[in-house]
Amino acid sequence: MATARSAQNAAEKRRIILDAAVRVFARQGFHTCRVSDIADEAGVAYGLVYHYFRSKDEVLDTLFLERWNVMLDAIREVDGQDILARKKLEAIAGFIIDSYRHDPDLMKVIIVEVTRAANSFGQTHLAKITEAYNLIGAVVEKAQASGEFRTDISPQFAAMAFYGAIEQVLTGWIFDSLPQSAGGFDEAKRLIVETICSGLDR
Amino acid sequence: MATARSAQNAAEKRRIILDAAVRVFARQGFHTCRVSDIADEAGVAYGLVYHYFRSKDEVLDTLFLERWNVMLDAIREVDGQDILARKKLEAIAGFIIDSYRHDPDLMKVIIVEVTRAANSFGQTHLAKITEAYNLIGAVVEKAQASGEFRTDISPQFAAMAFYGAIEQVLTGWIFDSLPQSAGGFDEAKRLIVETICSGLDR
DNA sequence: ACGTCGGTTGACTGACCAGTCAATCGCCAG
DNA sequence: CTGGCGATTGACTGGTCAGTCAACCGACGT
Repeated sequence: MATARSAQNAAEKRRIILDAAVRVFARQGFHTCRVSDIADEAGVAYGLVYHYFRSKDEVLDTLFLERWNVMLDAIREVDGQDILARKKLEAIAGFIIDSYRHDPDLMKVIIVEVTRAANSFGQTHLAKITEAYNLIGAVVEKAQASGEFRTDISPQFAAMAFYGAIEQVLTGWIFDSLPQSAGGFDEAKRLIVETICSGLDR
Repeated sequence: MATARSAQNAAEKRRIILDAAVRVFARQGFHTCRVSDIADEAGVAYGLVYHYFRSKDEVLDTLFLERWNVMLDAIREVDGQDILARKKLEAIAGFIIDSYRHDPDLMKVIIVEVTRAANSFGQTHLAKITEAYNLIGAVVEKAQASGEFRTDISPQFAAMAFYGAIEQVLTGWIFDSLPQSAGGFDEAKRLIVETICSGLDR
């Protein structure tokens, strides 16, 4: 039975620490924050972080893998549908942008500290990251085979351009290089898919 | 007069340290390398680094600003020419890709440690980075006004998509997510401009 | 009452490293 | 020869933290 007073079992405490870590990493950055900052933010003792995680790195690893696997599943699911590649890319861009809309801090951490920090953490997770590029590349490749997309652009390049464009827009929002109000998220989806897909259409 | 023996004046020593820093940052990353690594790589004493630079940060700042200003000038120069926007974007993409071809280590450091590390150094140089986006955005905006590009895509988004696509391809090369042999650099230029510009053309 | 055991605490340690500084070198001018 | 001065050296210091660990808490079963 759960304790009546706190209503928190072990799994929930772990979650509380992870959620606190997202806020701290987003605010201060992984390298510049201290483990004690995470503990303070979560309202737990320093040592408890090490009860649930082997190291500071493992906290970030966990956050990244949790979310990234959800995204990979989403891409696979979209690719399995019997729709135009253009619609698939729309759905994928939509999923990523919605992820940001739903939890900007988490996406900021994943992009800034893992995806775009390929020297430190990206290196560890390079295979997982590349998997996403490959899945998107496969969507493009099939669309070329079916005649929907032009065939003179390498699917891998197209995937990179597509994903890079999305991530750059998110990064622009994250660091206020790109106004976030104008048009909003749905407008952004349209623009990215419009730009990239029109370039790929036959 | 220059010393006959070493043929190195103060400015050259400074350069030697900067070049060594590029190699060390590219190999180990800014955060994980020690200042002594830079000194060793340059073949000078630890303290000399602090004779020429106020701090470890200043070494990276210098490398970034040197190169970034060259790029901003190049973009301005291209934009001043009386050619189609498509040709301008081709020239800009070409310049960035050639920068990588000419000095992959330096571009790796700038992208990985500054441009894509907006939490740490990017924050300091955000204004400089944003300047590049704005210059590209201006190219697109003028092309829309002249009727060359469609007008239903915000110039700022287009600039982000364009720059993001290039940077992602470079990142792919840097970390071997994208094969570097196939087609080569000129092929890459064509593909990026083809993909983005065809999406922007009326 | 009492023992057990997972969860929880936070002071402490050991390692690391940016930046300092006093000493030394070697070129040149007088 | 000598004094000055910028360039160069590298041992040392001070502060920072990740990770450890021994002690403590409190729920629950017996």
